[in-house]
Amino acid sequence: MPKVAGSDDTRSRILEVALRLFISKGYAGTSIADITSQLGISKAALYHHFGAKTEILEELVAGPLAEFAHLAEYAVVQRQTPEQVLAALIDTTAATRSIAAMIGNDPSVQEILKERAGLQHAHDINDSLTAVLAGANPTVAATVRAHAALAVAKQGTLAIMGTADGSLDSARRAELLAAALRALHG
Amino acid sequence: MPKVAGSDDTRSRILEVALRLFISKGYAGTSIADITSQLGISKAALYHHFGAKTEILEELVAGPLAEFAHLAEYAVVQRQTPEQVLAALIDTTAATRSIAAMIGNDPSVQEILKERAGLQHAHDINDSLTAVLAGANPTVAATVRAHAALAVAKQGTLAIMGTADGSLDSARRAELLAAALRALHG
DNA sequence: GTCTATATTGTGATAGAC
DNA sequence: GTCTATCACAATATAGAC
Repeated sequence: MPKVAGSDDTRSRILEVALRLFISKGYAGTSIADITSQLGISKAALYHHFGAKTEILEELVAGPLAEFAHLAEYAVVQRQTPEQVLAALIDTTAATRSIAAMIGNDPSVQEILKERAGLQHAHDINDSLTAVLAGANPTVAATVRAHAALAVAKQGTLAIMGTADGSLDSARRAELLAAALRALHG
Repeated sequence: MPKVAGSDDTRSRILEVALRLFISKGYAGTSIADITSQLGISKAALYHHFGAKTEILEELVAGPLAEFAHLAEYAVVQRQTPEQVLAALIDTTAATRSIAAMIGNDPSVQEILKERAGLQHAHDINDSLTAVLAGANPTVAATVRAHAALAVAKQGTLAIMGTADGSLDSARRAELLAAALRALHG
């Protein structure tokens, strides 16, 4: 009998609670004790599942970070249109919203991601996407518009999902994508 | 003979170094020892100038936070046009860029600002501006566009200033404002 | 897999001399 | 105003029993 996909085992619950706390108090501002006390387990129990605090973060971040890296590489290699790039960015951001916010905002998270082996940092991904959106031989104006469109797709998505029910239905998604494209083009 | 306006006295240098570290490692991820070791002074010396770590943060944040609060209130009371609101937001963000980034990004900073007396948190300010930009009786679409325009004005400004020379000249400013307005209107 | 207990280091903050 | 020395406690992480 396979495990329930949800989140019943301790390891999954640790990740769940840790993410929630990392979002609200920041990674550096969250202690192991904060996590374990919310779960009602001991610190030693947590350390049975994770060898270090950073490992919790890295496990949370690995999937979404790979998705964004893939998205950026795909955009370049496939010479995707701006609409395709921005739509993919909106969807990936929406699908990984808490973690995307953590990666994009929390400085203590960015510091850890910077000084580790696996390449493709959040910063590089951003640069790739900006370059794609600005086109070949980009003017200053085109670069500014690229940054503007990226801001809509990333922060706009997070801002909308942070209000009300926190969902991005198809109407909102379409409206947001249109706004990003308007920011990009004249 | 008045003090040199720059930053020669210890107190100013503490603020300077603290801000740089808060930006790169986060507030919670920066220790008092981090700050004092970069300055070549003792921890006790720092505590002669500031009573607590939070006081350093609050002094850094007070001015810019008041500016943003003023901006939001002014926008509502004066019934400013979207162009005026977005231009003011771009300019204030540019003028306070490091600190604006810290307030808008670092979760440990937001947590501290949330649980303190002085009203007008970053969150409330954002809500006010969204409401102004979305207009009276806002539709869902208008709200999405308001968030998009705000994203351009805030994160777009920071993104542009984070590249190259880090300045926002008048050409870039005009281009960014135009992009924000396009995101807002059809 | 989980616990209690503890080692060890880091952290914010203070005492008191100069 | 700055220092050395230190306190009290919180932090990450481990040992070893169950």
